[in-house]
Amino acid sequence: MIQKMKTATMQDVAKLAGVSMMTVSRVISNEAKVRDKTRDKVMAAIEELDYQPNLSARSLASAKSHLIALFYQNPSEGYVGQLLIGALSKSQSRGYNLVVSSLDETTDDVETALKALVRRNKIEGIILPPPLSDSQRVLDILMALNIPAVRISPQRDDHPFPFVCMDEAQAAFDITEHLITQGHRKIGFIQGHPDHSGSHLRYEGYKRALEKHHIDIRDDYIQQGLFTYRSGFQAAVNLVTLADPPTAIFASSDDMAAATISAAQKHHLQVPSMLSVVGFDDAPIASAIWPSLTTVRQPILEMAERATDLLIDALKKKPETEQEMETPPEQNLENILEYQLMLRETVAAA
Amino acid sequence: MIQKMKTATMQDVAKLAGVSMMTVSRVISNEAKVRDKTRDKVMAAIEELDYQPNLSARSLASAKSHLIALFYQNPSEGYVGQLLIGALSKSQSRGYNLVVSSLDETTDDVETALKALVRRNKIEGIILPPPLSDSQRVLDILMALNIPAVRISPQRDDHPFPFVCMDEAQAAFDITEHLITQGHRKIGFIQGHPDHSGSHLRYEGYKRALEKHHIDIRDDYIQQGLFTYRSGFQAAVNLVTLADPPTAIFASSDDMAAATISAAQKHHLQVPSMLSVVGFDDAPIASAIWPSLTTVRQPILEMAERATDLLIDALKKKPETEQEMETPPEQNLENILEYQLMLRETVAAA
DNA sequence: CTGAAAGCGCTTACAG
DNA sequence: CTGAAAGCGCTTACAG
Repeated sequence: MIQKMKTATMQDVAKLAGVSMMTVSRVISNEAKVRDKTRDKVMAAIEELDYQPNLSARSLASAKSHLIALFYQNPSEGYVGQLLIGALSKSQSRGYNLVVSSLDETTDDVETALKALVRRNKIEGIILPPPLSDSQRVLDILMALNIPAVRISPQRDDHPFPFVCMDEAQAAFDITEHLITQGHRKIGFIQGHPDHSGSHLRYEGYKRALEKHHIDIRDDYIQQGLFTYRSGFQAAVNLVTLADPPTAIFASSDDMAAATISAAQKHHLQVPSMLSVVGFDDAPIASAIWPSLTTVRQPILEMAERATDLLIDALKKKPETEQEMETPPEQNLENILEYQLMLRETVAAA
Repeated sequence: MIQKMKTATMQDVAKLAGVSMMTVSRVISNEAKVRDKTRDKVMAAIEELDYQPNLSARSLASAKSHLIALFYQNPSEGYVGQLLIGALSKSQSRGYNLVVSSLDETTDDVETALKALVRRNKIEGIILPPPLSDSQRVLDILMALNIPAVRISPQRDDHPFPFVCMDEAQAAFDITEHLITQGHRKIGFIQGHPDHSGSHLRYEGYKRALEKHHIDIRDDYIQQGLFTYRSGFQAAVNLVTLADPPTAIFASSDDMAAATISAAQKHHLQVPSMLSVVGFDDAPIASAIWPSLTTVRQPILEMAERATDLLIDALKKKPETEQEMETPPEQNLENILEYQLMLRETVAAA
């Protein structure tokens, strides 16, 4: 029964490597200088014993909770699910634990609630997905609390907290161009909710693609939607009943794209043979419906992973340069993630 | 600046209450007998200092990881999301941390992978949502590892591991009866995938409702589906094109119900005025489409919470009676959760 | 670049 | 029913 074998401790590793615990600790935390040869010996010992640091002991000794929090505010279930999977796996692999809590920024006592939550759980850093990533109120409170935070897909990039996102305008450009490549020149567009910056970015991408290919932008081909199925349905009907209707429609969300397909079918336009349709998000509905929807996949899981990494990085270096978080971070390209065109069944050549 | 105040330790509580740390510890763990008066003093001190036990210290001292794991295998994003939120909040409130990992039971090395995962992370207990809750292989491995596990919505109840679920047959009965109450007597049924026990349970509920109301069960009103949109579409077309078509259709999943609506529209049957449709699950698509779908909501989040509670209960009492997990648990009613009929827009009186 | 000592805040035996 | 002592496995200063 090898089963009952006790798990190795740092002590064991030190003994096997012929060094002190301190050295082992330094190798693991990858911090202070350790001679290469010493490091190798320690690494070998860790390997041999299959040593796993005891996180509880580490937290206790360092007086740190190793706890980060992800707050969410009624987003779609699928969205939080992806977010949680990404944040959870990354925080675990980096030795942190994740607290998850819903937070309503519109209630009177957000401030009290938030402070209590942070103080009581000794939360060290925070991940803010949309729409919290744009809540001035929440951002202000966190700022005052002087606690590091990372935003996911924020609308504004003029805030000192770092963020991760994807290039929505470019994605919209790409999928529009895909339609153009298929021979479409009459392309309708259904806008998203005007309050979401995503709506503007997607429209911008659509416009840029048409301009690049010298296609006139027709006002009657642009319909206002609100991201919902219902609003998309009405917008699609408006497009489809035009005297000179488009041969393809780009809806700013998958719900609206699904509605567009229904509207088309109702008006005896087969998709994609008589009308091509594309969406945005790669929501569950995109692959549920039939024909399945050609759309843009947002890398939600990856964004959560990246955000978690950013946050933990900040946590680890924070002690050295206290006000680093105050200055706007260099928003490097690594934090703008790749989207993906999901080419499915709703697009045909014009 | 009260901000910088150090958080109270058990030492502080003991001093304020005029007892030893040991007594405070006992009060908190709610275990050994403590005189009521002593307990009250301690409680008051805890209250006054807003004392929060340090989980790291507890874990280190007790040599327990306080870690439980939730494994999942490619279910829908929305489903995992709900699951995670429920399991996470409950485990946190009970002082446990949650590890989340996907697990593919079909790979060759599940056993090795599972054992390594459990051993390395010192995982104390496991939550198994479907379809893992029915994987004989995974159950066997866990059994051999002698690690407590709790299953969510398993198909079989003949396994020693305890489980939580909802009464799917009763839910199907209720929603069918709802249709009958609205005056429908010609009710079509689209079955789910034959391999899922849920399919059988839902069919059983449908049948029982018709029988109760003395409505004949017509073979041509029963169509086989596979839970997918596409399969539902075909099944719905079959029903709708019958010489004597049903006035209402109960699809065993929301995806198939959504497909039924599309199929109806294609055949110029307005929903719900000419055809009523109900689904099962309350998946995102149910409220996304229009008209929004009348369906049954499964209490996924609550099931995850209950499962987590069950698991932690087992963990806490395990040391006393080692073989308790071996004997089939008394499956009490608390572990069968309430579903909810979501009455929306796809049902009209016949 | 490396190490010996002290201590983080609890719980586990063991006494009484 | 209550308490004094030891120790869980690390990291933080502090030396050298």
